[in-house]
Amino acid sequence: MLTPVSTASDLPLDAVDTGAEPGGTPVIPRGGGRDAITGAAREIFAERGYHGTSIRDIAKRAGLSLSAMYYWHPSKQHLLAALIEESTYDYFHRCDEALREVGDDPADRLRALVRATVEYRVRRRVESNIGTQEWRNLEPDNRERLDGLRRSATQLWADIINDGVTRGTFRCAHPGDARRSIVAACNAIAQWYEPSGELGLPDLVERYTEIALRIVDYPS
Amino acid sequence: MLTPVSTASDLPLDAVDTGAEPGGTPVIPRGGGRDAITGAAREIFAERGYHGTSIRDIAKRAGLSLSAMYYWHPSKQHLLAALIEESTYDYFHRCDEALREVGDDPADRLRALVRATVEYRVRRRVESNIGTQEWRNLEPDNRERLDGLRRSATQLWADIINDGVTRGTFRCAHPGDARRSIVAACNAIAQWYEPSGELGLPDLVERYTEIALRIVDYPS
Amino acid sequence: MLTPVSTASDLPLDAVDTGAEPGGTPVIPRGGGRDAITGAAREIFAERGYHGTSIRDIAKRAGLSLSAMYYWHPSKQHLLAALIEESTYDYFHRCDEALREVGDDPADRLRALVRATVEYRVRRRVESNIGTQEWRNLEPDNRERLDGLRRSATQLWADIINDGVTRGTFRCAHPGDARRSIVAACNAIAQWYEPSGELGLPDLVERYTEIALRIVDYPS
Amino acid sequence: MLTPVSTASDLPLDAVDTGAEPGGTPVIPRGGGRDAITGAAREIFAERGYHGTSIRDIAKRAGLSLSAMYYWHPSKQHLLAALIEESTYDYFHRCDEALREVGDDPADRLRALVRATVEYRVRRRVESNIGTQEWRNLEPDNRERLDGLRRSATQLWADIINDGVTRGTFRCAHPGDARRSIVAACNAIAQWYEPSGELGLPDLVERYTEIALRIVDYPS
DNA sequence: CATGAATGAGCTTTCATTCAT
DNA sequence: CATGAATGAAAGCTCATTCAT
Repeated sequence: MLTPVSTASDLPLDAVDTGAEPGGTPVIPRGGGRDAITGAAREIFAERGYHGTSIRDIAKRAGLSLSAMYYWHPSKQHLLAALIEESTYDYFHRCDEALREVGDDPADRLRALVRATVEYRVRRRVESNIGTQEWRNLEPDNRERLDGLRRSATQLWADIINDGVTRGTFRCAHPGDARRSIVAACNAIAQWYEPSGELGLPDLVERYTEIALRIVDYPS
Repeated sequence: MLTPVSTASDLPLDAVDTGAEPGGTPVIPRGGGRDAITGAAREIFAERGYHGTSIRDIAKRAGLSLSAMYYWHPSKQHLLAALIEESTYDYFHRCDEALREVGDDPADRLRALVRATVEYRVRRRVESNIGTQEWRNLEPDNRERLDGLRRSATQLWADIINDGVTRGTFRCAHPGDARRSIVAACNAIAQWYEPSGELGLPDLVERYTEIALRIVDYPS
Repeated sequence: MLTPVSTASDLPLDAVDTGAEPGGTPVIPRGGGRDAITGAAREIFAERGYHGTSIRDIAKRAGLSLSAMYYWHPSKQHLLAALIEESTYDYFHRCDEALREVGDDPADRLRALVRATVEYRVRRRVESNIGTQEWRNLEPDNRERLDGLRRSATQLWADIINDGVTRGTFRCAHPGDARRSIVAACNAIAQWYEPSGELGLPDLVERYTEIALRIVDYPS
Repeated sequence: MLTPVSTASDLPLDAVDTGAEPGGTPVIPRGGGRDAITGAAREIFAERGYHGTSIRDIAKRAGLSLSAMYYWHPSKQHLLAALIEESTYDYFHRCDEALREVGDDPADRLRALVRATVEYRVRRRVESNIGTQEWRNLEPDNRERLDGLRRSATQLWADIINDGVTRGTFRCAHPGDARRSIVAACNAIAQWYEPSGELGLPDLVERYTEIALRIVDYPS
C-alpha cells in the first residue's frame, strides 16, 4: 500500500517510468500524482539545480497543482532526498549484483564495476547527475543518512584496485588516484552521452572498461 | 583604466592587484571593496551554489553594505559572470603559455596541458569549481560569450591527442573518450585535493601526467 | 430528527445524546463521528484559538479523516458557531432555570444568577472560554443571530441589579459598573480554576456570591 | 540610534503616537516606517487577533509594502512580542510609580494600583487587549521572558491585599479571589469603555476604586 | 563611495474546501 | 459514512534590486 507521505526509504529500487513527455503537459491519470511529481522534479532538478527550481515549475511540468506536491511529499527537500536516495540505492544495488556474478579476479571485478557504473550513468543519467550535483543541498539529516552508502560505494572500488595492486595484477603506483580517475571518467559520461546517438551502451562499456584497465596499468 | 562598474569583459586576465600606487591617488579604493566582494562571492558561490547564495550573504561576508555591492557590480549575475570569465581566461592563458614552452611532440604537449590543468585546478580550486558547476546559471549572453573559450580549451586537448594518434605516438582507439577521461580526472582534483595535505603539487602533476599518458596508451 | 449536516440553529439545548436507539437503526453513527469532531474542535479551538486551529488538527485529534469532518459540518465556521451557540443556549437555559426557582428578592435572584454563572464557567469551562474569546470570529450571520441571546443575558443581570437598587436592597451608585465587574469576576474563573484542585464548586459559588453582593453593596 | 532589527527589549517605555489614522492609508514620512508598522499591527492585532491578521493586512494599513515590515521586524511573531513586551513594561512601570507616591496604608496602596491599572487600560486600551488575548500566541521564548513580569504584577496586588487582610484593614475572607475579581473588573474596562463617551477617566477611576475597596471589604 | 530605507516579484508552505468513488 | 486525491487562495517570508541622500 502506498502511504501518501512516505519517508524516502520507502522508495522502490527500480526506476519509475512516468510516461510524462519532457516539456509537455501530460495527462495525469487519477492517482498517478506521485509519479508525475517525482518525474517532473527529476527533470527540472537536473536542468536547473535544486535552488534554481521552484516547486511551481515542478507542479506545472507534472501537470498538477502546486498543492498536489505537498500531498505526496512533505517538502521540496524531501523530494530531492527521495530522488537521490532511490537512485543511490539503485546504483549500489546494481554494483552489488554485478560483483556477485564474477569471480575474484581483480580485472574481472573491475570490469564488472565499470560496467555497472557506466550502465547506471547512462540508464539513469538524469538522477545520477542530480546525485552528484545536488548532494550538498541535502539537509544534514538526509546527507548523513546517505553518506554511508556513498562511502561504501567508494570502498567497492578501493577494495578491488588495492587487491589488484597487492596481487600484482594492476601495476599503478597510486591506487587512490587511479580510483578517482576511473570514477570521474565514468561519472562524466552522464554529462555528454546522448542515448539517441550512434554509440551504443555495450560499446561504451567496452571503451571505458579499457580506459579503466589502462589507468590501473593492467597489461593488455 | 578600470571603470568602477565594468562589464565582465573588462576583467583582466590575472588576479586583480589592489595595491595603492605609492605616492599617487589609488585607482582602487583603500578599503578594497571590489576585491572584498569578489572574494566573498567566490567563497559563497562555491559553498552553496549560485541560486543558493543571496547577495546579502555575500555583502555580509565581505563586511560591506548591500548597496556597496551594487556600486561595484551591477547585478548578482554580473558577479558570477565576472568570476567565471576571469578564471576561464586565466586557465586558457596558462594552457597557452605551457604549450608555448614545449615542442611539437604529442607526449610533451600532453604533459604540458596536464600540468597546466592540474596546477589551475589546485591553485584556483574554488573558482574552477564554480566554473564547472555554475556554468548553466550564466545568462545566455554571458554563456555564449564564454562558450567559445570553452570550446577552444577542448580543442587544445583534442588537437594534441588526435595528433598523437595520427603519428602513432598514442595508441588509444577512441581519442574522444580518452580526452574526456583525462579532463574529467584532472577536473575532479579540485573536489578532493587538500592543499594543506602531504601530497605536493609537483607530485600531483606527475601522477596525473602518468595517468593521462596511460589513458592515451603511450608506451611507457 | 437530526439531519446529518444541520445548520447551527438545529442544535439542541443540551449536550448531544449519541446513544443508539435500542432495537432500531441508530440515527447517529456507532463511531460517534459527530461527537468526536465536536469534542476535538472544542479542545483545540480553546487551546489555540479559531484562526490558530486548522481543520486538519481537529480531524487528527478526532481520529477521523478530513472528509469525515465535512460530512458532519459544512465548514470550520459552522463548527465554531455550533460550539458557541450550543454553549450560549445552555448558559441562558441554566440562568433561566435558576431564576425560576427563586422568588423576587433581588439578593436571592443575584445569588441564583451568580450560582448559575459560576457553575457554567466551571462545568463548561472550555466552551465558555471559546465563547468569550472567539466571538469576534463568528461570521456576521452567526454573530447577529447570537447577539440577541447575549444581550438577553446581560439584561438578566441588569434587571436584577437595577431592581435591587430601586428597592434600596443594593446601594451601589453605579449599577452598570457593578454588573460588569461581577460578570468579569465570574467569567475570569474559567481561566484559572482547576477542577481537580482543592476548592470545590459549592465553595467557589459561595465565595463569588459574597463578592457579588459586596460589589452591589448589599448590607451583610 | 535606531537599529533596524532590534530585539523586543529595545522598545521605549512610552506609547508611540504614529499619527496614522486608523483605517486610512496615511502618508509615511521617510524613515517613519517602523512606527507606521507598529501602529498598524497594534490596531489590526487588536481587531482580528494574531492569527486572524496577515502581515499583508498590516503592511496595507501602514501604507507600506510587505517587505518593509521585514526591514524593521524579523517576523510577525517579533512584532507581536514587541507590542506586548513594551506595553507590559509600561504597565509595570506605571504601577511602580503609582505605588512609590503613596505610603504604606493598604487602602491607599490599593487605590494607587487600581488607578494605575484603570488608567493603563484606558490610555493603552488597544495594546492592553492584545496583551491579555494574544499572550498564548507568544512563542515559548518570548512568553517565558515575559511571564516573570506578569507574575511580578500579580504579586503587587497580592502583597497589598494580603497586607491589608493581615492588618485588619481589609476583611475579605479570600484574598486570592478578591484579587482576581478586582483585576478582572479593571481589565474588562478595556473591552467596553468608550474614551469619547461621557464618562471621564477620573470618574472611572473613582468608581473602580470603590468597587475594589468593596471587594476587599474595606469599611466605607 | 556608501548607506539606510523601501519595493515587487517570487519563494515554500499551509489553508479550507471539493469531488469522484 | 467515509476515504484518498486534488485544488485555488492565501499565508509568512526572502529575494534581487532601486533610489534618495
